[in-house]
Amino acid sequence: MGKVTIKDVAKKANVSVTTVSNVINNSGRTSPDTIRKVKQVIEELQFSPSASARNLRDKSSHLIAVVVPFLEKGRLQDNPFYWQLVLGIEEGARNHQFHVILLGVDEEENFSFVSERHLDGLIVVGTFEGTPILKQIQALDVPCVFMDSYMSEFNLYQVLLDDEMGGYLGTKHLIGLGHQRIALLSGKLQQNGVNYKRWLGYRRALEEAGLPYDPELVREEPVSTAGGYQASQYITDPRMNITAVFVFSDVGAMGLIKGLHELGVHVPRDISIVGFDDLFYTDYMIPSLTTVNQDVIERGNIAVRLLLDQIVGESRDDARKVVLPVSLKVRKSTGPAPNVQSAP
Amino acid sequence: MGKVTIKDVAKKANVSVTTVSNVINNSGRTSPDTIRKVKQVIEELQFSPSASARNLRDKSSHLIAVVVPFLEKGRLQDNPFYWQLVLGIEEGARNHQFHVILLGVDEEENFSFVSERHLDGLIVVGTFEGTPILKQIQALDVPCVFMDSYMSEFNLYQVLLDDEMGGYLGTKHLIGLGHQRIALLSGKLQQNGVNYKRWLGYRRALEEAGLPYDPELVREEPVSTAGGYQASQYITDPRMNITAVFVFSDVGAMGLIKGLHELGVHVPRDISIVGFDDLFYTDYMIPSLTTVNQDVIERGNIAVRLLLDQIVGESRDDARKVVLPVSLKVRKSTGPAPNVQSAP
DNA sequence: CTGAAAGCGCTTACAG
DNA sequence: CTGAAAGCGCTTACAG
Repeated sequence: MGKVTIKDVAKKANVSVTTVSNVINNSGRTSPDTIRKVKQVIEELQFSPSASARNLRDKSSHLIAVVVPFLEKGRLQDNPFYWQLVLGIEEGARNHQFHVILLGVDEEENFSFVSERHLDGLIVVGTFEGTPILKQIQALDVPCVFMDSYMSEFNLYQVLLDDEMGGYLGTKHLIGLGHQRIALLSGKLQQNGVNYKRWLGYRRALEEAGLPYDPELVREEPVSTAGGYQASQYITDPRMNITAVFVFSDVGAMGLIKGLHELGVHVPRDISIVGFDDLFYTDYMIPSLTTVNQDVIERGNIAVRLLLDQIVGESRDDARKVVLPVSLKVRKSTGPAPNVQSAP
Repeated sequence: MGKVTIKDVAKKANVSVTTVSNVINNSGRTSPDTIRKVKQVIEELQFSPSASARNLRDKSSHLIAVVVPFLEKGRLQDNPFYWQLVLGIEEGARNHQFHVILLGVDEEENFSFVSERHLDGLIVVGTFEGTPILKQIQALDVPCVFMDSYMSEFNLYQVLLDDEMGGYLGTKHLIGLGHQRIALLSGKLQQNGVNYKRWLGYRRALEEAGLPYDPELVREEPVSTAGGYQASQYITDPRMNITAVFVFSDVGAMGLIKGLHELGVHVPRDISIVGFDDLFYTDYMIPSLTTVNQDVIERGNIAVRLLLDQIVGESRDDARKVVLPVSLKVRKSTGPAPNVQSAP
């Protein structure tokens, strides 16, 4: 029975393919009667136009790709954060009649698929400045939006979080509870990177409270579940006098709490913990996790909008970066600093 | 500078487009010299053939879609399980030069995009028997593989888990610890569905141990994080005498443990919990979760292979269903039944 | 308001 | 071993 084409429709409706095409795209001038007839035949024949043929003509595919670089093994597998991000992107794209290709790439990837498939745009998730992948992407000259990435170049399109504020809020919360020795599990502090911004917020909160900044309290090891777990050793070093830890990811915070638990350290009685992301399960951790909330799905939606702005050509140069607000979700993993508690 | 086409290559290499095409697809007979020359020009011009043009000719897109039905709100957002599944699929597809479109669909979706884009195949994740979506997909007549779905029709391609064994292993483990009143948070027990199979395993283990089957112990409410949490009420009903719970998802188990914790019930001292999936974070829960392990990434890989078998036409009818093994990961959420413990 | 025709970039018989 | 030509299914000037 083979695919039905525009020709079949034209024949059955007794019109030209031009007219059928016009009806489909409601372009040109067509009489209401003809439109009705053609539409009916389209319905009868269950005709739907071939995307390949259109792409070939239009040099556009209505296809965007979510590019997920596999930089560190396991980094992406581990974090459910990305699933939500991708769902948000898919949702946004669908609302605009775009489809999204999901693509894992490694260092040696060549991006020929972009021109081969006439991709209309790319959303790049979780990459770093200065990686070969980034250079390749930039050479591509295709609309692009970066998410959860570490880009300082100011002319790139990005959907960001108010990371500085996140760092500030979490730290301020802890200070308000009387904590003075607040450790940071920050991940790599790359200039202008996400973690760097959060770190700035941390410093601002300290300064505002008149507390000294001690670089010894900051750990730049990458924060995965396992990383957080291992950090428990360092955190409980008695010479450090740490009473609170701000971990820049919820998965890291979960690992840390587990590690502390095994060392017999009670959260929050002995040590308070703040996370970052507000993953779906943080409310179900024991204790439930105080963390910095972000709307991940919304982020995905906005990334698509930003990409489509470029594709459709309405590049509003004033809004290359969209910064989303954060808020602090206070739960049970934070409490008064031990010395304060025993004061009265 | 516009896209470079096969014509440009032909001209620069002083050959016909036919020859260039032959070199690209190494079809036909071409002299080694010509091949070398053409390849060099391709390199120089950075030529990569247009997928749209190819698709138009070949009626094939080298594109498959992962279809994710939004049946219950939140069901998919919640479970990081799907992220791993999709990563496995992507990885498998990439290894075979296919790209994958990620697509959320709701009840009213029409699947015209399949023919429009000449999709080569579909992987359908997490759907149920008898849904309108399923009917539509089956009417499509496109290669298809179902995952994490509830299909009894025996002629469908599916990647399954040895669910019966999973149910058996978890239950047997609990029985071995002296538990006799073992509750099930099973989700819907649809005939031949995933949960049904697990339930069969549960029954087999009971029978083998000479324990009675009590339908009152089985709860069919859907098991999400919140669902597990709420179930804590029922589980602790003193009339039930429950000392262990088998939850058919890790997210549900997490919710339940949280709920029990808030009721002052200690896991595993008072109640033992077994989960299902072995999500990445189960080792970091407090207590760490005893659960049924499955290799999700591998499942994705196999789904792609099964799909490609159909697409390439090597349908080996003997293997429409691939059943993957499960194993039990014993951790700290299970322990001796209270009465046994106090026996000696 | 409607239609004939060119062209998008490929591949594949077919001829030589 | 190589090339001219048809055709995949659309859309868009262009002419009427």
